[in-house]
Amino acid sequence: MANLKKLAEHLGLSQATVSRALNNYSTVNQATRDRVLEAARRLDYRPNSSARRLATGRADAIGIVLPHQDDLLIDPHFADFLAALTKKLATYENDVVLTAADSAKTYQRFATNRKVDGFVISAPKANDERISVLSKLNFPFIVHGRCETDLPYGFFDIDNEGAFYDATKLLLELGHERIALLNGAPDLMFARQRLDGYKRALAEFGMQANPNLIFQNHMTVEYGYKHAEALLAMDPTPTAFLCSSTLMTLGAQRYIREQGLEVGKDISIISHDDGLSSLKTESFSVALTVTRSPIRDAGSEIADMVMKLVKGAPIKDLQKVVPVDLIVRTSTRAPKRRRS
Amino acid sequence: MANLKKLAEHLGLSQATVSRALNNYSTVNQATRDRVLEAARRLDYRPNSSARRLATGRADAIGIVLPHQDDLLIDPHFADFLAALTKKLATYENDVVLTAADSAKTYQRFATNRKVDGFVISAPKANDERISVLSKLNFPFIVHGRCETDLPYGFFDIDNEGAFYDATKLLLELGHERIALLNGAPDLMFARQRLDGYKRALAEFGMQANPNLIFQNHMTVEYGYKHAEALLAMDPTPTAFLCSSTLMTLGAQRYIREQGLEVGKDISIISHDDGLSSLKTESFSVALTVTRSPIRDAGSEIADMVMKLVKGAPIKDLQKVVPVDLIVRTSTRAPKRRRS
DNA sequence: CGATTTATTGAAAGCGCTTTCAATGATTGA
DNA sequence: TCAATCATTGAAAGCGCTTTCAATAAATCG
Repeated sequence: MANLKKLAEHLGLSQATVSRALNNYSTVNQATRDRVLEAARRLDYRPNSSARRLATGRADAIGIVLPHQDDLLIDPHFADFLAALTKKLATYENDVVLTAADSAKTYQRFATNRKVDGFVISAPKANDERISVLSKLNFPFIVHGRCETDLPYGFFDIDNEGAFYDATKLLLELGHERIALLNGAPDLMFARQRLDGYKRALAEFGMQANPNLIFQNHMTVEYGYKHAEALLAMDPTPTAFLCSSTLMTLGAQRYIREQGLEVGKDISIISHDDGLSSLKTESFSVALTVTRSPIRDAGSEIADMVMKLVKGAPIKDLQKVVPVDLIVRTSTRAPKRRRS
Repeated sequence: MANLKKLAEHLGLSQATVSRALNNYSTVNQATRDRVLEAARRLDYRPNSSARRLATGRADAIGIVLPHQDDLLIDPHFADFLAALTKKLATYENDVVLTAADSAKTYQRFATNRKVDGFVISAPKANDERISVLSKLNFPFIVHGRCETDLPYGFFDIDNEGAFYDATKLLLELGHERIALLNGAPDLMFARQRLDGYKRALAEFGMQANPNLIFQNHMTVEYGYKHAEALLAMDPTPTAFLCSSTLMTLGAQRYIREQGLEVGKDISIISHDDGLSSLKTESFSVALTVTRSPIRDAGSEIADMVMKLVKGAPIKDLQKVVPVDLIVRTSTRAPKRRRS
């Protein structure tokens, strides 16, 4: 176990010089730096990170807390996001520290503990306690999504409202009048934004959202199936589905087909596509019309943002909303005529 | 920012006593301990974890490395596993440190860095470099799965071989003769084990595996669909599918149905079911016969094991293989007669 | 009641690094 | 040539905690 002291003794130098050489300080002579680097490699020296952290005050790590109560983050969306975040942070030599907790207290503990330099907050709710807690501590964090708060905070979000407005509008223009919304859990901001977009488009067409056509729940294959079942049992049935996730779409599609109906012909579908690596929309049997925004891009982007934040960039420069593409394929078509 | 020193001064005690009181040492007077605890709460004191780590040598964290090159771990299986692991570790006040890397070097760096106290190794390959590297360093780790090595190591695994033996045997006993295997990537041990079980059952029935019926690939919906497509294009077609994941099954099932065939009637399916929270088999339209073992259980179990390991338990006590249930439902039936 | 435990506390030495500040020798300038 | 500057290095003080060892006061015992 080589440490700085041994390395310094071995080289006949002071710890200070060795440390400087290792950390690329300009004030150290090129020849000695080379010597130090060479010796460090030979002795396989690696600085103890706790010691370095204690001395510098940096943890070189970003925290993510899994909410204990619900399983929202234990889904494929989160896996993709987390993987991208982790990979990008690795390029900054930063790690992700993961923990599970019931409450915002854990954020507080981690922050005052200095276990991490900052947080990434996923799946924010409207008035997310985590944001107020961390703001009060003046501790860096980036939100994946946005919330309803007057506190300034950094965020990365996609234009959920716009995406679902566009999608709904497309369906309306095709002549659909009964458009079902299979959305995520209603307390989550992204679901709320999508609902808003949906409503705005309807309103523009002089229509009002029909609560019976709106389901807001965990975005699983299971719920997709169940909701489709409930929707197709209605009379008249909706002519189009707007889904918040390809997982839901998968379930819904299965039920639709089981009923002998055809997606794109009998029922139009637009799905939001997070570009999940385990579920490519390219391979859906019917080419899906989607609002597309790879969640991995968000992970990568947020990694950059949180790094900037902990390095002192102002919050105002760390607020980003990106537009979402609407990709029209063959799962959307004008509704079949039916007399009402 | 309260630290030990301030807290001690505030109390008129030495840092030593305060530290002892906070860490439940028995040698400290009950009255003073109460005083200390009370003051700590009031001042919202939280020990700096870097300092504590430096002093104790423990990191109170377990490492997980995402392989950079492939996306194997970025899938729902891993998400479930990771969530369960994280939650269980949290009960030990341990965190998960996540990073991404190309090679086994990262493990080495983390180990000598003392960033973590141990590792969990996922998706092991036959001769997994990570195991030899960590063994050489004498650094604690638990493998989720097993490998082919003579080095002693702790592991938690399910009986993949037995599960697929049982599943294959069931199909054979029903009279199936052309059984396709939709397996995971062939370099992964679990896929190999499942292939072995499949072959053993066939051998027992005097049959040999037909390589044309075996697909080994990432376990995605996409590949399930593609493989089913390839299989149903054969003549004669297989009468049963054995799938390594419900994701693949989902894809395969979709193709089957698109062809106007019926699962359970025209084609039997047995799927391995990891109990993914985003894809419950209970909600499959056809009740799936499955070999079932929730991957979350593995995560939880491994958390316990790795904690024991870092606390000094011998490796021999940390080697566990659990049996897998075969749950027979309606997706398996005797094959339709067809003259060959 | 003096000697010996026992209970409780404090002083201080690390843990292994970074970083300030001072010191040295070499170099430059007038 | 002497003072001033520069480049390079080292000594040492932390960072905030744990833990050993010694010290004290109280309690126990014969």
